[in-house]
Amino acid sequence: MTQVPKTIPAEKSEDARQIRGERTRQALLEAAFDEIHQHGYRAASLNDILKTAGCTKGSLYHHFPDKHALGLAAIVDNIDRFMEANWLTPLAKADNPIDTLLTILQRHVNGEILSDVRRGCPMQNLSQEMSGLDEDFRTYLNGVHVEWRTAIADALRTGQENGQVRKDISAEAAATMIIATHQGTIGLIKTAQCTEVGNLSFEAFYQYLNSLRTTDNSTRGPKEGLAS
Amino acid sequence: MTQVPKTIPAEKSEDARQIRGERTRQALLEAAFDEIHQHGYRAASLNDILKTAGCTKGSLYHHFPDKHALGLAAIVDNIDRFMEANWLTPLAKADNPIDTLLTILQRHVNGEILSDVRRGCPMQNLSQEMSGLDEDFRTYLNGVHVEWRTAIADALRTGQENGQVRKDISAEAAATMIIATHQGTIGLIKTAQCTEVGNLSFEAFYQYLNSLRTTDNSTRGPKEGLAS
DNA sequence: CTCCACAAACCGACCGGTTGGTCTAATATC
DNA sequence: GATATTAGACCAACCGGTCGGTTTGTGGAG
Repeated sequence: MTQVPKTIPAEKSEDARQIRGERTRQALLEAAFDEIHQHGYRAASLNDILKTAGCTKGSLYHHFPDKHALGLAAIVDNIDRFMEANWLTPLAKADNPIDTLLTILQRHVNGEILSDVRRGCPMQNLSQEMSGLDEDFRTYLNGVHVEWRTAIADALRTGQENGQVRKDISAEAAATMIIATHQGTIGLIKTAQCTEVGNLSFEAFYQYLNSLRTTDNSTRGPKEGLAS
Repeated sequence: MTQVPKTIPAEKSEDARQIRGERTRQALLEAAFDEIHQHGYRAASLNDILKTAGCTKGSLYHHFPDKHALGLAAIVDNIDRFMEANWLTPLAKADNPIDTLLTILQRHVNGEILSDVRRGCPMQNLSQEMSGLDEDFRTYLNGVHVEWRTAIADALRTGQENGQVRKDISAEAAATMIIATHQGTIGLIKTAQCTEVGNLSFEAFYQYLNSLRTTDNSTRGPKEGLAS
């Protein structure tokens, strides 16, 4: 179930048909992701997706068995890349996990990461909408959470070994709370439709993160002040 | 727009018609809230609401102009009461804000407050779904957030004046982050469909909240340990 | 090189079902 | 009889999904 067709051309075939097909497939995935990001999965209209993708029902159902598969493929494709680029890789090669976390958060507040913070985080939107409804979506999204949490916890543990992070805290618990606070803050921003609450929340969040440093590793952020 | 009909019988009229009418109105509100809590606003089916409320379209559209008004009335009615009982009142009459916050959070983790944590917090579900879609819902929900934040910030400020809470933190920022973390944690639980992540996140959250105490006011929670 | 058989890709009318909402008639209570 | 309330058939719009038919590109045969 929930087979995500991959259709990768296998051998290096010069078949132009496959190239064209792959292009519309990508267009569909992209359009689907946009629609879902904007209206949620259930309210995402296939007809609208087709309109922006510039193709028709026939094409869609040639490439995907149903809406569910299309949606899942679009989501997985996009979120995996996002998580890898913005969280997993930076954390894995972090010199100091606290600094790295602060930097990432900073970029979220600045709107450098999410195209429009007020539209919320795609993953969070999906999690909220689908977790109680569709087990395939839920399983995937929960898996992302686990990966995410593990990456942060690992980085914190390394920091503990290197003497950068206090040893009297549970890396697992801290990582979980960091994710929760991050997601919660983005949620607040979305409801407020303005980033001021984000700054407020992150101001306290920065303090918390800095409090995780060992004392001989005095507090600072990637940019000093952010408080109003 | 978005008139929330209130229809409260006004004077003490013995008019049995109004009593009967009020009863179906309440049944509709209750059924609507359940449906919306379960499936979200957009996916909430009027026919299903009518089924559980035990009445028909005619009744519904006699009492409410449209789905929007019904939904909003159901939400406002329910959430206002919830916030008042579980957050605003306890915080207003708190001896020590930190203790009060810890107690409330404890009761969330224990599942004493939300009927089924895995179904999420009704307000959060609504915020996520509707903030980007309907300005009436968004405005109301954001107002609740503001009230909520203000209540926590006020309590923290009082605690600062009483020497229970550190004076070197911004009450506003801390209050905002507390809400974010709380909401974020519930979101994690919903996606994980199990409360373990909740315990993990709250473990770190407790530490953070205790760190807000003044030093001569040593750390403790309403119940001591919760960490695994 | 031309031509053709074949299949992948695409098209869009159409399907049954569901949605929120309307309307008229019937009913209950004064 | 007047009025508030309820009943449920009905509507247009839209939904995801199906299906018969057309286009397009290619590899092999002559």
